[in-house]
Amino acid sequence: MSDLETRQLRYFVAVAEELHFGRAAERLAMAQPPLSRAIRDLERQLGVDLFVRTTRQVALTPAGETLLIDARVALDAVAAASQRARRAARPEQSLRLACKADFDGGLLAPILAAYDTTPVELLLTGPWDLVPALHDGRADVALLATAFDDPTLDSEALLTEPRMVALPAADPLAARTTLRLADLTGRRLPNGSGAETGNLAPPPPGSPAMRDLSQIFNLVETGSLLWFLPAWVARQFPRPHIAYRLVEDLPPATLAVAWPAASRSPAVAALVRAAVRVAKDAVADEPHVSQALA
Amino acid sequence: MSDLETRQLRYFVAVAEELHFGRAAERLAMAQPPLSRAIRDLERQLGVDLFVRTTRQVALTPAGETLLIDARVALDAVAAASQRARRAARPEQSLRLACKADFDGGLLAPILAAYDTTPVELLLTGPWDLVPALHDGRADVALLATAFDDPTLDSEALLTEPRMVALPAADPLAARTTLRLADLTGRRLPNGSGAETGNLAPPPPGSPAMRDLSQIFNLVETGSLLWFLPAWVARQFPRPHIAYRLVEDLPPATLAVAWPAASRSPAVAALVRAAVRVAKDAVADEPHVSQALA
DNA sequence: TTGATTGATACTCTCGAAGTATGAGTGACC
DNA sequence: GGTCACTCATACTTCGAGAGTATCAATCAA
Repeated sequence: MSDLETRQLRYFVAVAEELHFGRAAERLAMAQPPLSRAIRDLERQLGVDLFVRTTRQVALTPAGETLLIDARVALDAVAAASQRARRAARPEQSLRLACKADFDGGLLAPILAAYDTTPVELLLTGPWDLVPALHDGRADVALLATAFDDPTLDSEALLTEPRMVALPAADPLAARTTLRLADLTGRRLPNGSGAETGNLAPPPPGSPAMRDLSQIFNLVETGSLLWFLPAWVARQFPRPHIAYRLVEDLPPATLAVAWPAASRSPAVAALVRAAVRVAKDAVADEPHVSQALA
Repeated sequence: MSDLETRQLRYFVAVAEELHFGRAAERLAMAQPPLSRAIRDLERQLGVDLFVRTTRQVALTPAGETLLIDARVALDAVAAASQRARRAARPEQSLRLACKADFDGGLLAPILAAYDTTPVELLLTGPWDLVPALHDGRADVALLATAFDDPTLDSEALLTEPRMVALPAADPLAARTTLRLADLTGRRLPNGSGAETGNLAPPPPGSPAMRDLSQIFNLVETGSLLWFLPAWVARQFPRPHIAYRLVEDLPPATLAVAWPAASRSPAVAALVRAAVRVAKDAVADEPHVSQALA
């Protein structure tokens, strides 16, 4: 009946994600027995079984599944509370803009130039971390490729452009002006099919960290990788030995600004307006490439 | 740097709401010194002053103000997590519908009749508790008079009708067909001006608990109180010694269904559809009184 | 059958949170 | 202006929840 503590939720999330008490305990930097007890106590307290354990396997019950979702939300809310309180105390109210490096479509600089209301602090992260950063208060606003449906976030589309594939300039396929996914079968493609727009899932744990575009471009140039990217990124990085070709059957990608729907910050609103204005101008300058959404 | 515990947030909210360590401690059923220490430790942990204390007065700093908002959200999220986990374990998935008693506009019964997908559990509360109930997981969906702007809730309007005043039938004003607020000056009005639509604030602590309409009607009949109410409520409770008269300069009231925007429950969606359908039918039956919003 | 793996139990210990007693600063009132 | 009431902070003590260690028990694989 009594309230849950965030500690209990953190423990639960760790176990629910690892599905293994030992590894979860390790991740939490604690011993396994107290973790087992904490979970047992949590289940007693809720009056609900969260895991089905055999001595060899741990699985989530339906109640556990729903708690995992809600617990993440709650932990984010707690983190956001402390983050924002810390920040509110600082007199220089800088706006924190999260963005995946190199994926801003060349809009970042003009947006910042157009927005001089408050100092802007940049948070450059992997694309999968942009939405969490908005949730837990690390960022006030983010620039991202939309592939999300999150009622707690509002967003405004800036650009919608087709997706392209980066090829070695010498590749036979580079002779064509447009390609289809079927033309690429057998090539080494990034993460799965590359059909996903936003790359919102974290990278597979052991995967080589492809930090920035220059690494990727090197791999593409040597022919050891194909890479999908929105047209606005391709436009921004012309490279002599790389050809960008439109992929007809990939859905177009949309670049958007997003912010917590609960945000009442005038600074955020101003930055969003600046971003929309800059995007419109950019589209007006290059009507042959870009297509605006209001 | 380490994570906040909900205990700390509960303590903080208590002090922030009472602005008095002694009373807050009493409310938390604990002694005052540990509470003072806990708040001090919280401030140290955040590296931020939350309160300005003199020995005679306690006030929130700007950081404290923002933390109060975020802490309430976070505590609600934690409560919702535990509520929903508890409920997910129950095999009979009943939908919980929150509603202020007697304010359903006669729609409650037909809605429940039209919606036979899942058993419905009714949660009857004061109007100020409907939105919190949606937030903390006590209810899945609510029927309420809209006067809220909450990005975490979605809603669908059912009825929009003018607001009326309940008078003794013998009152001279009852001779008129419509009134204006100015006609009522000097009378004893409910909570402030009665101009507020939704009554989303909790009642003043010491106020007589006007639990249900029959009590109110008694007071109105004896001429000791005037009462404002939406037309749909007046229509539902014809009483011989009470006259309802339209108040021209009160904004109309809207009855709506609302639910957490994050809800993906098909049961909620089905109930909302049923409610909208029932409301439409009701409006069609009484076109002279009601005015639908799509 | 045996060994490896993995979660649960028993027991102990420690640190942090709560209580009590008291101090100290501030405003009110005579 | 001195005294009192009020209120938050500090000092010290107590106690229990949570963490650690050692070990058991159950399951699966060979």
